Amino acid sequence: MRIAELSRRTGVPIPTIKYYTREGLVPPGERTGPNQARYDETHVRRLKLARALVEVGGLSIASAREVLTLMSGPGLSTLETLGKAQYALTPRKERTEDETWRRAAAEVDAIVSERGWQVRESNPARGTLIDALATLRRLGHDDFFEILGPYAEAAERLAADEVKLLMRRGDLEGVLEGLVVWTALGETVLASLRLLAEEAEATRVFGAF
Amino acid sequence: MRIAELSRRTGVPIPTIKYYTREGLVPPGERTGPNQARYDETHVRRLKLARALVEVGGLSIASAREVLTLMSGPGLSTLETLGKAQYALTPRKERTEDETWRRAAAEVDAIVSERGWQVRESNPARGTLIDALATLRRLGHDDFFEILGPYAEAAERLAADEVKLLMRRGDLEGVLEGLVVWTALGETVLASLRLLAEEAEATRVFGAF
DNA sequence: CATCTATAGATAGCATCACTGTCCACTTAT
DNA sequence: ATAAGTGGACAGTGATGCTATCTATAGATG
Repeated sequence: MRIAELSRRTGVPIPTIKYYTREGLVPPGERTGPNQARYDETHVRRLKLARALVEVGGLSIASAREVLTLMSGPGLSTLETLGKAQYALTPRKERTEDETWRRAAAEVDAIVSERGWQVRESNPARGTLIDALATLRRLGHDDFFEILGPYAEAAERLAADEVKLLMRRGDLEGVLEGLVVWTALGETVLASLRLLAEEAEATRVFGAF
Repeated sequence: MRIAELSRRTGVPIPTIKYYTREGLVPPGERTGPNQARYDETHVRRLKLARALVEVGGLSIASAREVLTLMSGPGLSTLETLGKAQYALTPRKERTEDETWRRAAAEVDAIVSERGWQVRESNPARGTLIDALATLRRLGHDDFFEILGPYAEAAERLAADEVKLLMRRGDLEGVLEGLVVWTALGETVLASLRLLAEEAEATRVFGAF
C-alpha cells in the first residue's frame, strides 16, 4: 500500500507518519523507486502501536522509539526487555541525595526486602519512588507512609496476575509486545481505576446526595 | 523574609519564584514599598507544595494552579474538592466515539456498577480509562481485559485506606491538602511500586541468575 | 500522450511549555 | 557613599511534537 492508505488505515496524518519515520518509530517503506515506497501490514501495526504509546501511554517520541526498537530488535530475554522497557518509561532526572532522601531510600529498600522482591538497585522506578516519598515527608505528610504496605501488596498481586497472563501467550514475540504495551498502558488503566474508586469511596463516606 | 531567603529555604531559583507568582501558583508577597515585599511561612509552604506537584506529580503549571487554588480557595466540600482535583489532574483531549470506544465504555460502566461504585459520568478518569481499553482492543490485546477485575478490586481497597487515613485528620484544611497532595503524588507512588513488583515477579518467574 | 494527483525526502516553520535572563528604578545593608 | 538586593515588566531560550512547503519524480486517468 502507499502512504495515503497507511494514513487512512491508522488515522495518523501523512506528515506525522513521515515525522515518525524520521524519528525511527516506524521503519521506512520498501523503496520501489526514487520517490516511491510500499508499506505493508507490519507498518500498519507498528504505527498503531506507536500512536498508542504516545497518545494513550503518554510516552515521549524518544521513549516510544526506545521501547518499540527493543520490542522487535535483537533477541533479548523477557527479563531484559522488561528492564529496558521500564528504563525507557521512567523520565530520568538528577536528584540531590540529602538526609530526607536517604531515609526514604532506606524505607523503600525495607519494603522491597520485606516482601522478598528481587529488584536491581538501578531500577529507575526505585528512584522515582524514593523521590516521591522524600517529597511527601518534606511536606509533612508522613502519615501516608502507613498505606505503603497495602499499596505494595496490591502491586505485588497485580504483577503476579500480569505475568501469569503474559505467559499464556505462546510466542516470544507476543509476550514481548504484550509486555511493552501493558507496561505502558497498564499504568494509565490503573491510575484511572484508582481515581474512579476514590470518587466512589469519597461519595460513600462524605457524600449525601 | 525577602525573596532570597524564600529561594534558599525552598531551593527554587528566584526567577522561577517570580514566574510562579505571575502564574498564580504562589500568592505575591505583602508589599512594603514600590519595589519591596515580604514573604512568610505560608509562602514557603505554598511554594514547596507547588514544586512537589510540578516536579514529582508531573502536573503542568496550569493544573498545579488549579488544584492549589481550589485547595485554599472558597470553602468547597471534600467531595467537591476531590472532583475538581481529579478534573485538574486529567489531561483533557477530544476523542472519537466509534464502535470500539462505545463497547469499551459499556465495559467500564459494567465494572463500575458491578462494584457498586457511585461515579459521575463526567469523571474524567472514566474517559481516560475507556480510551485505554479501546486502544488495547484495537491493538488486539483483549486478554488484558481479564485482569481488570483484580485491578478494580485493588483500586477499591486502596481508595478505602486512603479515605480512612484522610478522615483521621482533624481539620478540614489538612484533609483538603492531603487530598490534593495524595491524589497527585499517590499516582506516582503506585506506578513505581507496580513497576518494582513487576520486575520482582518477572525475575521470580523468568529469571535464573 | 497530456495532465492531474500522489509521493519521498529534505528543510523550514509553528505553537506550547517551563523556565531564564535582562533591564529599570528603586530600597536596604555596610 | 557605595554595593548588593528587589519587584515587575518583558524578551529570550531550548525542548518537544508536530505541520507546511518545496522539489523532482511516479502513477492514474481521459
